[in-house]
Amino acid sequence: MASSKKFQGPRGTRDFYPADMAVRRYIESVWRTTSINHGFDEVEGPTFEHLELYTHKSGPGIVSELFSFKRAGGETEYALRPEFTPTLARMVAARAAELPKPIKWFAIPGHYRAERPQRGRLREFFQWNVDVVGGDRTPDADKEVIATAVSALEKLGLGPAEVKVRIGDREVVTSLLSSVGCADEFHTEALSLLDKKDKIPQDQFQHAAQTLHLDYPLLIEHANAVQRMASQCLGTRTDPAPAMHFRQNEVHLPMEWIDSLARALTDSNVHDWCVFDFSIARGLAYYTGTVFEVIADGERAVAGGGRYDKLIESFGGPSMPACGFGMGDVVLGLLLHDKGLLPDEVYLAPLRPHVFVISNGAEQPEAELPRLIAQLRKAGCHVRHTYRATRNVGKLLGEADKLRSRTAIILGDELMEGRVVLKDLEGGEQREVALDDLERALREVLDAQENAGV
RNA sequence: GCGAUCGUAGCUCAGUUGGCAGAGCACCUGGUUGUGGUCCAGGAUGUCGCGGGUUCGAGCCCCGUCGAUCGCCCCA
Repeated sequence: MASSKKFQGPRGTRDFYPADMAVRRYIESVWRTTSINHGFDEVEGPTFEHLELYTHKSGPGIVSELFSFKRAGGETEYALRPEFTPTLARMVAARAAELPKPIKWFAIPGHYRAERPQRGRLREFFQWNVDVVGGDRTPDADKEVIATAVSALEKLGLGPAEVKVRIGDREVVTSLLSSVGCADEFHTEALSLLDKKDKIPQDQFQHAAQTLHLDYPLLIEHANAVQRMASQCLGTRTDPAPAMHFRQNEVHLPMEWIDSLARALTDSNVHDWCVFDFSIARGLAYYTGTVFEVIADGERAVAGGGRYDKLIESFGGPSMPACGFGMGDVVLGLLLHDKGLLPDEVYLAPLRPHVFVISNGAEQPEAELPRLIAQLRKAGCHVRHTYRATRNVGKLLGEADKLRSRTAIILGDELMEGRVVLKDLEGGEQREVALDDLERALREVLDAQENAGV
């Protein structure tokens, strides 16, 4: 006797029922078309890698955040990929010489992290990765990936009022740290301290700052001054490009990079979306220059990225500049939902049947029904029909409507004269069409709907 | 890994001191064997997350467990 047991999906995973899958495909299609429009090629790697690939740069501490495993009876340790960048670095390093530069790749892989699920954080999720690797080391690459992210957000219906790209720079912050007496060996720790300043009690922060010889008030004074200068460049075009410098007391900080980045963002017309904020560090140790994140009220970061100029060589490739970002589907989905940007008609549009074919139940229509369905499908149409016993035309039109079919074809008595009824379910108009002319007439109606934007 | 709150129909949720398992939406059928979104009538729907305990009796109380949410840790 077989016992029955109810199974739940594992913690932190999701089931994608048709409506959920439609939303996912909608988001992915925006990511994909945006990437391609911006000149990126799609790549993919394995879902699991050698565990070493992840411990190599991040250290053994990362293992507790991974799903790692050995094959039964095997010794090799593997891990489900928690991020795409190591795979990307490995792929680039393996063919660095032959790939045309700059390498512009995107991927939409699944990722797996053994964390405690929370709002916007799951154990399985999909992340859009966009990277520029190689070529000249200029802020133009940073601008390209930021503009690509913004372009996708815009296509999804978001605007600068809902989301901001917060841009910082590791080099600027480390220079400022040095300028206030924080020694080089404390920089990494200082960056992570700054990153979590708002999350820890003030006295604890001050104590930590003291042990790192970090004069926080002075740092902030300098950072704010730099921020003001940087912000002035946003919205200013490239033409007259004065070499900007930040000078204050003993501090001298060249600002060419920030300056050019700001102007490039302006030339690409995405400056309205951007703000400079030199307090952002991003947790990841491999960032070397520009770092940025896309933020929205009430949700955690929608995307995060930056420049990682040393990473490719650390995976055995040549020294190559690189920058990129990742945008997860979970927080983005929540945000779109919050803002009411996921009405049915948006994500269901690609799933709408072109035509719903109805027979009135008479002998000839019943015989014609499967032939016509096959013919229209062969012609490339999304065709549906009822599985119910009723041949009540009113009920079946109701079914067609529920499926959001664009048109309906009714096979009835007119068939004796070789005609059928073609009905536009958007407007409601219908007419009799000769069977021979049906494909053409159907296309006409569908084209008209497309032109009308429905 | 730690702490708090929660888990009742497909969905959103009611459910009194412990006393017959409920509503709306959605679904199905009919009103109507040829014209859709409305309307009317009817119908089906449950291991009350799961397991154990207390009790004459548990959706309700107790213990455990799984899952979700929020926070901590971490954030690629």
